[in-house]
Amino acid sequence: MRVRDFSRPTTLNPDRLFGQVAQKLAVAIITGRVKAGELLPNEDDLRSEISVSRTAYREAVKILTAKGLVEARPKSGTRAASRERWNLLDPDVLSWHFEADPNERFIRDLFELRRFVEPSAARLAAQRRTSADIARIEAAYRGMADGAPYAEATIRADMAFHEAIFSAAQNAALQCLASAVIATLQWSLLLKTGDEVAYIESLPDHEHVLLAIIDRDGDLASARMAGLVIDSLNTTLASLGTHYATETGKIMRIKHTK
Amino acid sequence: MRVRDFSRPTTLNPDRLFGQVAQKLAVAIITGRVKAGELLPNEDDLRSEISVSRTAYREAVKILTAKGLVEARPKSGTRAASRERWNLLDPDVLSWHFEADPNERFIRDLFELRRFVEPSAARLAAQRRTSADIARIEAAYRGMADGAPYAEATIRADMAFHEAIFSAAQNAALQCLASAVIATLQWSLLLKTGDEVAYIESLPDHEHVLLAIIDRDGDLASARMAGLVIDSLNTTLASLGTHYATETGKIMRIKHTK
DNA sequence: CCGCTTCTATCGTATGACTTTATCGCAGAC
DNA sequence: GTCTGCGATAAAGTCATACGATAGAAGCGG
Repeated sequence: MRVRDFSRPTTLNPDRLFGQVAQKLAVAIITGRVKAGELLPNEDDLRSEISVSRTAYREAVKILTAKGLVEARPKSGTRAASRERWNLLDPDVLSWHFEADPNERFIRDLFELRRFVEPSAARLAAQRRTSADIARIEAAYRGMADGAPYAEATIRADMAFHEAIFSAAQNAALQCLASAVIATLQWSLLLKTGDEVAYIESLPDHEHVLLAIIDRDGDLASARMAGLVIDSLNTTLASLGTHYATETGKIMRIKHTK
Repeated sequence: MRVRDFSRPTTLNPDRLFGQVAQKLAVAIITGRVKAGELLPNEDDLRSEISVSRTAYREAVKILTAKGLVEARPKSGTRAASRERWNLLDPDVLSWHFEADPNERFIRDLFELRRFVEPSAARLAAQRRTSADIARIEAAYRGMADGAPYAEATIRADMAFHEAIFSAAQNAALQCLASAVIATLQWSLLLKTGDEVAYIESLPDHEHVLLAIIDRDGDLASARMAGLVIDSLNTTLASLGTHYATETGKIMRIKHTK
């Protein structure tokens, strides 16, 4: 349970105390250890676990409030919010999900969203890309092609590839979904680690997307990206099924660096 | 400058002090009064404007940190973050944008996102809707059809219509984008208030979407929703141009209730 | 059995002191 | 003259404490 999102430096500092408390509470909520009831039972527990002042605790709660995980109402208590309230697309919330066991339903939802969004992003990227964008995407692709299948550098390159496409789409709102897309990527990579075949086979697909973007062919870029996402979803769901069938805890996890 | 998002109760309590401070700071950042430089000049100013303790101030900063608007680092200070870091799709961040002058670029981006996402949501809704979903969507449609064009109840019904469709899509990740879609709706309604013709004409489009969803015709629902979004964007951009040409400040704003 | 009062738990706010961390500038060495 | 390193310093972070307000529960009285 020690995976951290290393896509981009998460907004809240995990080195600081309040950040650690926030994460602890968030994971407890996301895993379901705390349902929609009181959250305060942990107040004393946390005090004993890590001696933490009320300040740090409150600031952690404020962070969770801002992300919709809890609802603090004066005098009545601070309750874990129901799932519909969560800002599931918040980068931190997404990354906290990696601390919990894979939730097949949620991963499927994320992939579905990605399936809708990323082809559109690719289309826009094809229409609006600058030469600098091309350079970024191409560099990322080279990183993927050159690196060893599941090396960290390769994974970073993969994420950079997709991020660069979102960036090239020149849409600030769309850009915010890049973290969600990258989260699905990380789930894929986490779950199907070791399946080198799937990885190698996905390389030409990436190249095709790149070429379509270079050609400014929006329709083609969109279609190819859609294919890429669907393939990724299929292999991921297959892996997820396998892992579920064997043992959940054995899923290899990526080490967090930096 | 007194518009509040009334789509759903925003996660952070605006009655509380820290919420007000957070909003004040957020608006200052979003409007650009504070760029990417120090934010602390306000610390003293705020102390004088509303006497606010360090506690409230810090908790407000934590909220903004959680939403990516600021970055606090020891010794260097608390800086407003660059726009790429903002969680633009966060409901609160979206609502704070209503406090600022309309940013045409951002509205266009939001509509673009909506253009990609909402047709897909309609498709899923058509495929997965239950009879309860139909009841909700239909009730919202009736509210739109029966109410006066720009009455508040009508606007609420309009928002409920779109929200209900997202809800029927049965996808938690997608659901999080409902707030963004509703924000575009609000921008539309804010900007083209008074244009009764456009509103009346949009009614049949809504009904067509509803019927397609009832028929479980995903393709049709998607196509009709796409048309609806495009129409909305066109009239909105036209209004925006007009308003820009005449006077920005004269844009009528919706009163916030509850 | 119901309604009112009281009581308590819990959040919100305020304040002051101390700690940690990172930046900047000065002094010394090469 | 440039580089290195150490310490001064400023700002955020943390802790402890206190008080106020009130929602909700418990107890009391009718």
